[in-house]
Amino acid sequence: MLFKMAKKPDLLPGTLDMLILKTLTRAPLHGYGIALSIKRLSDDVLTVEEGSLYPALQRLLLQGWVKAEWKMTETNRRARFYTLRSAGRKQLGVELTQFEQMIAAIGRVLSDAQVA
Amino acid sequence: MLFKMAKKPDLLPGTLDMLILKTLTRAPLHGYGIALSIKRLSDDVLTVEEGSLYPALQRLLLQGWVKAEWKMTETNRRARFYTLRSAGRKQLGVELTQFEQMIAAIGRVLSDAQVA
DNA sequence: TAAATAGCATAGAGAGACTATGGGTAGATT
DNA sequence: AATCTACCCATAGTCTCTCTATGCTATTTA
Repeated sequence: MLFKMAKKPDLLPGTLDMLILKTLTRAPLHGYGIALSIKRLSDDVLTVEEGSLYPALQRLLLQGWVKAEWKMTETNRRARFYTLRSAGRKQLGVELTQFEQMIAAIGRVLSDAQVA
Repeated sequence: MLFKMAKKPDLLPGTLDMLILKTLTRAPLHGYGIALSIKRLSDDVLTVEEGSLYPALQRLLLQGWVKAEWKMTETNRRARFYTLRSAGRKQLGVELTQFEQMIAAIGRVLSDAQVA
Protein backbone atom coordinates (compact mmCIF):
# COMPACT_ATOMS: atom_id res chain seq x y z
CA MET A 1 0.00 0.00 0.00
CA LEU A 2 1.68 3.20 -1.13
CA PHE A 3 -0.25 5.69 0.86
CA LYS A 4 -2.48 5.49 3.82
CA MET A 5 -6.18 6.17 3.73
CA ALA A 6 -7.05 9.15 5.83
CA LYS A 7 -10.26 7.47 6.74
CA LYS A 8 -13.14 9.29 8.31
CA PRO A 9 -14.23 7.87 11.65
CA ASP A 10 -17.03 5.35 11.70
CA LEU A 11 -18.50 7.18 14.67
CA LEU A 12 -18.95 10.68 15.90
CA PRO A 13 -16.01 11.02 18.29
CA GLY A 14 -17.16 11.29 21.85
CA THR A 15 -20.38 9.36 21.40
CA LEU A 16 -19.11 5.81 21.80
CA ASP A 17 -19.39 5.60 25.59
CA MET A 18 -22.96 6.83 25.37
CA LEU A 19 -23.84 4.29 22.72
CA ILE A 20 -22.37 1.45 24.73
CA LEU A 21 -24.12 2.49 27.94
CA LYS A 22 -27.40 2.80 26.10
CA THR A 23 -26.97 -0.64 24.55
CA LEU A 24 -26.41 -2.14 27.98
CA THR A 25 -29.69 -0.73 29.28
CA ARG A 26 -31.45 -3.42 27.25
CA ALA A 27 -29.46 -6.35 28.60
CA PRO A 28 -25.96 -7.38 29.67
CA LEU A 29 -23.86 -8.16 26.64
CA HIS A 30 -20.33 -9.10 25.69
CA GLY A 31 -18.15 -6.80 23.57
CA TYR A 32 -18.80 -8.52 20.31
CA GLY A 33 -22.52 -8.40 20.96
CA ILE A 34 -22.40 -4.71 21.76
CA ALA A 35 -20.68 -3.95 18.48
CA LEU A 36 -23.18 -6.05 16.55
CA SER A 37 -26.12 -4.42 18.27
CA ILE A 38 -24.95 -0.91 17.47
CA LYS A 39 -24.21 -1.84 13.90
CA ARG A 40 -27.62 -3.39 13.35
CA LEU A 41 -29.70 -0.78 15.11
CA SER A 42 -27.94 1.91 13.09
CA ASP A 43 -28.55 0.12 9.80
CA ASP A 44 -24.81 -0.38 9.30
CA VAL A 45 -24.06 3.33 9.49
CA LEU A 46 -22.16 3.04 12.79
CA THR A 47 -19.36 0.49 12.94
CA VAL A 48 -17.53 0.02 16.20
CA GLU A 49 -14.02 -1.23 15.51
CA GLU A 50 -12.49 -3.58 18.06
CA GLY A 51 -9.65 -1.15 18.63
CA SER A 52 -12.22 1.44 19.72
CA LEU A 53 -14.55 -0.87 21.55
CA TYR A 54 -12.27 -2.64 24.01
CA PRO A 55 -10.42 0.46 25.18
CA ALA A 56 -13.82 2.10 25.65
CA LEU A 57 -14.99 -0.82 27.77
CA GLN A 58 -11.85 -0.53 29.89
CA ARG A 59 -12.64 3.14 30.45
CA LEU A 60 -16.19 2.32 31.50
CA LEU A 61 -14.94 -0.32 33.90
CA LEU A 62 -12.39 2.04 35.43
CA GLN A 63 -15.07 4.67 35.90
CA GLY A 64 -17.26 2.14 37.65
CA TRP A 65 -20.04 2.58 35.13
CA VAL A 66 -20.17 -1.08 34.15
CA LYS A 67 -19.05 -4.35 35.66
CA ALA A 68 -17.84 -7.44 33.84
CA GLU A 69 -17.93 -11.17 34.37
CA TRP A 70 -16.81 -14.09 32.31
CA LYS A 71 -19.58 -16.42 31.22
CA MET A 72 -20.49 -18.82 28.49
CA THR A 73 -22.48 -17.60 25.52
CA GLU A 74 -25.42 -19.41 23.99
CA THR A 75 -23.00 -20.71 21.40
CA ASN A 76 -20.76 -22.17 24.06
CA ARG A 77 -17.90 -19.71 24.06
CA ARG A 78 -16.20 -17.86 26.85
CA ALA A 79 -17.06 -14.19 26.76
CA ARG A 80 -16.93 -11.24 29.08
CA PHE A 81 -20.41 -9.93 29.81
CA TYR A 82 -20.81 -6.29 30.74
CA THR A 83 -23.61 -5.08 32.99
CA LEU A 84 -24.68 -1.50 33.55
CA ARG A 85 -24.23 -0.24 37.11
CA SER A 86 -26.40 2.44 38.61
CA ALA A 87 -23.59 4.99 38.28
CA GLY A 88 -23.48 4.09 34.60
CA ARG A 89 -27.18 4.64 34.20
CA LYS A 90 -26.78 8.05 35.78
CA GLN A 91 -23.84 8.86 33.54
CA LEU A 92 -25.86 7.86 30.52
CA GLY A 93 -28.48 10.41 31.50
CA VAL A 94 -25.85 13.12 31.73
CA GLU A 95 -24.38 12.27 28.36
CA LEU A 96 -27.76 12.06 26.68
CA THR A 97 -28.67 15.50 27.94
CA GLN A 98 -25.40 17.05 26.82
CA PHE A 99 -25.57 15.34 23.46
CA GLU A 100 -29.08 16.49 22.72
CA GLN A 101 -28.20 19.99 23.77
CA MET A 102 -25.23 20.03 21.42
CA ILE A 103 -27.19 18.61 18.53
CA ALA A 104 -29.85 21.24 19.02
CA ALA A 105 -27.21 23.96 19.12
CA ILE A 106 -25.54 22.68 15.96
CA GLY A 107 -28.94 22.59 14.34
CA ARG A 108 -29.42 26.26 15.08
CA VAL A 109 -26.09 27.14 13.49
CA LEU A 110 -26.79 25.00 10.46
CA SER A 111 -30.26 26.37 9.88
CA ASP A 112 -30.57 29.34 7.62
CA ALA A 113 -32.96 31.13 9.92
CA GLN A 114 -31.32 34.39 10.86
CA VAL A 115 -32.35 35.84 14.18
CA ALA A 116 -31.27 39.41 13.65
CA MET B 1 -5.04 21.46 42.07
CA LEU B 2 -4.20 17.82 42.66
CA PHE B 3 -5.57 16.43 39.50
CA LYS B 4 -6.46 17.95 36.23
CA MET B 5 -9.99 18.47 35.06
CA ALA B 6 -10.66 16.28 32.10
CA LYS B 7 -12.81 18.92 30.54
CA LYS B 8 -15.36 17.96 27.97
CA PRO B 9 -14.95 19.61 24.61
CA ASP B 10 -17.03 22.66 23.84
CA LEU B 11 -17.85 21.14 20.46
CA LEU B 12 -18.66 17.78 18.99
CA PRO B 13 -15.28 16.74 17.58
CA GLY B 14 -15.35 16.64 13.83
CA THR B 15 -18.03 19.25 13.39
CA LEU B 16 -15.96 22.43 13.56
CA ASP B 17 -15.01 22.59 9.89
CA MET B 18 -18.65 22.16 8.95
CA LEU B 19 -19.75 24.92 11.31
CA ILE B 20 -17.15 27.31 9.96
CA LEU B 21 -18.01 26.59 6.35
CA LYS B 22 -21.68 27.05 7.08
CA THR B 23 -21.01 30.34 8.83
CA LEU B 24 -19.12 31.60 5.79
CA THR B 25 -22.07 30.90 3.48
CA ARG B 26 -23.75 33.95 4.98
CA ALA B 27 -20.87 36.35 4.45
CA PRO B 28 -17.07 36.58 4.54
CA LEU B 29 -15.88 36.97 8.10
CA HIS B 30 -12.70 37.15 10.15
CA GLY B 31 -11.83 34.51 12.71
CA TYR B 32 -13.08 36.40 15.69
CA GLY B 33 -16.36 37.07 13.93
CA ILE B 34 -16.77 33.42 13.03
CA ALA B 35 -16.34 32.38 16.65
CA LEU B 36 -18.80 35.02 17.81
CA SER B 37 -21.35 34.03 15.20
CA ILE B 38 -21.26 30.36 16.17
CA LYS B 39 -21.47 31.22 19.84
CA ARG B 40 -24.45 33.49 19.39
CA LEU B 41 -26.40 31.34 16.96
CA SER B 42 -25.97 28.39 19.31
CA ASP B 43 -27.16 30.38 22.32
CA ASP B 44 -23.74 30.06 23.96
CA VAL B 45 -23.77 26.26 23.86
CA LEU B 46 -20.96 26.05 21.31
CA THR B 47 -17.77 27.93 22.14
CA VAL B 48 -14.97 27.91 19.62
CA GLU B 49 -11.67 28.38 21.42
CA GLU B 50 -8.95 30.26 19.56
CA GLY B 51 -6.68 27.25 19.79
CA SER B 52 -9.27 25.27 17.86
CA LEU B 53 -10.37 27.99 15.49
CA TYR B 54 -7.13 29.14 13.93
CA PRO B 55 -5.72 25.69 13.25
CA ALA B 56 -9.08 24.81 11.68
CA LEU B 57 -8.89 27.86 9.43
CA GLN B 58 -5.38 26.83 8.37
CA ARG B 59 -6.74 23.41 7.43
CA LEU B 60 -9.53 24.95 5.38
CA LEU B 61 -7.07 27.19 3.59
CA LEU B 62 -4.75 24.28 2.81
CA GLN B 63 -7.66 22.28 1.43
CA GLY B 64 -8.60 25.19 -0.80
CA TRP B 65 -12.04 25.43 0.74
CA VAL B 66 -11.68 29.05 1.78
CA LYS B 67 -9.48 31.98 0.83
CA ALA B 68 -8.25 34.77 3.06
CA GLU B 69 -7.37 38.43 2.69
CA TRP B 70 -6.35 41.11 5.14
CA LYS B 71 -8.79 43.98 5.41
CA MET B 72 -9.99 46.58 7.84
CA THR B 73 -13.00 45.91 10.03
CA GLU B 74 -15.81 48.33 10.66
CA THR B 75 -14.09 49.09 13.96
CA ASN B 76 -10.92 50.08 12.12
CA ARG B 77 -8.74 47.05 12.88
CA ARG B 78 -6.68 44.80 10.67
CA ALA B 79 -8.29 41.39 10.32
CA ARG B 80 -8.08 38.41 8.04
CA PHE B 81 -11.34 37.87 6.22
CA TYR B 82 -12.20 34.37 5.06
CA THR B 83 -14.36 33.74 2.02
CA LEU B 84 -15.96 30.47 1.00
CA ARG B 85 -14.71 29.04 -2.30
CA SER B 86 -16.84 26.84 -4.51
CA ALA B 87 -14.90 23.77 -3.44
CA GLY B 88 -15.72 24.71 0.12
CA ARG B 89 -19.39 24.98 -0.65
CA LYS B 90 -19.28 21.53 -2.17
CA GLN B 91 -17.41 20.15 0.83
CA LEU B 92 -20.00 21.64 3.13
CA GLY B 93 -22.67 19.69 1.30
CA VAL B 94 -20.74 16.47 1.76
CA GLU B 95 -20.22 17.07 5.45
CA LEU B 96 -23.84 18.04 6.03
CA THR B 97 -25.02 14.83 4.43
CA GLN B 98 -22.66 12.65 6.44
CA PHE B 99 -23.48 14.45 9.64
CA GLU B 100 -27.22 14.10 9.24
CA GLN B 101 -26.81 10.45 8.39
CA MET B 102 -24.79 9.85 11.54
CA ILE B 103 -27.18 11.76 13.75
CA ALA B 104 -30.07 9.74 12.37
CA ALA B 105 -28.17 6.52 13.01
CA ILE B 106 -27.31 7.52 16.56
CA GLY B 107 -30.94 8.41 17.07
CA ARG B 108 -31.96 4.89 16.10
CA VAL B 109 -29.54 3.39 18.60
CA LEU B 110 -30.65 5.75 21.34
CA SER B 111 -34.35 5.17 20.78
CA ASP B 112 -35.97 2.42 22.75
CA ALA B 113 -37.84 1.07 19.79
CA GLN B 114 -36.71 -2.49 19.33
CA VAL B 115 -36.94 -3.82 15.81
CA ALA B 116 -36.82 -7.53 16.58
C1' DT C 1 -7.71 -29.81 7.90
C1' DA C 2 -8.66 -25.30 6.35
C1' DA C 3 -11.45 -21.42 6.67
C1' DA C 4 -14.82 -18.76 8.72
C1' DT C 5 -16.87 -17.00 12.76
C1' DA C 6 -16.82 -15.70 17.47
C1' DG C 7 -14.24 -13.60 20.98
C1' DC C 8 -10.60 -10.50 23.89
C1' DA C 9 -6.98 -7.21 24.14
C1' DT C 10 -3.01 -3.97 23.35
C1' DA C 11 0.38 -0.98 20.87
C1' DG C 12 1.12 2.69 17.90
C1' DA C 13 -0.33 6.40 14.92
C1' DG C 14 -3.16 10.25 13.73
C1' DA C 15 -6.74 13.73 14.08
C1' DG C 16 -8.80 17.21 16.37
C1' DA C 17 -9.82 19.75 20.40
C1' DC C 18 -7.98 22.01 24.56
C1' DT C 19 -4.76 25.00 27.58
C1' DA C 20 -1.31 28.14 27.69
C1' DT C 21 1.27 31.54 25.72
C1' DG C 22 2.87 35.15 22.87
C1' DG C 23 2.03 38.82 20.01
C1' DG C 24 -0.48 43.27 18.63
C1' DT C 25 -4.14 47.56 17.96
C1' DA C 26 -8.21 50.91 18.97
C1' DG C 27 -10.92 53.32 21.97
C1' DA C 28 -12.55 54.55 26.42
C1' DT C 29 -11.58 55.44 31.20
C1' DT C 30 -8.81 57.04 35.06
C1' DA D 1 -0.27 59.69 30.33
C1' DA D 2 -1.43 55.18 31.82
C1' DT D 3 -4.38 51.46 32.00
C1' DC D 4 -8.09 48.76 30.91
C1' DT D 5 -11.20 46.39 27.83
C1' DA D 6 -12.46 44.66 23.63
C1' DC D 7 -10.78 43.15 19.47
C1' DC D 8 -7.68 40.24 16.59
C1' DC D 9 -3.97 36.52 14.96
C1' DA D 10 -1.26 32.44 15.70
C1' DT D 11 1.57 28.47 17.54
C1' DA D 12 3.36 24.84 20.80
C1' DG D 13 2.33 21.25 23.66
C1' DT D 14 -0.91 18.06 25.65
C1' DC D 15 -4.83 15.07 25.90
C1' DT D 16 -8.53 12.18 24.40
C1' DC D 17 -10.46 9.31 21.25
C1' DT D 18 -10.59 6.52 17.24
C1' DC D 19 -8.31 3.92 13.82
C1' DT D 20 -5.04 0.32 11.94
C1' DA D 21 -2.42 -3.48 12.82
C1' DT D 22 -1.33 -7.27 15.39
C1' DG D 23 -1.59 -11.45 18.26
C1' DC D 24 -3.98 -14.80 20.70
C1' DT D 25 -7.80 -18.59 21.62
C1' DA D 26 -11.78 -21.56 20.60
C1' DT D 27 -15.63 -23.47 17.91
C1' DT D 28 -18.15 -24.55 13.88
C1' DT D 29 -18.47 -25.51 9.04
C1' DA D 30 -16.89 -26.66 4.40
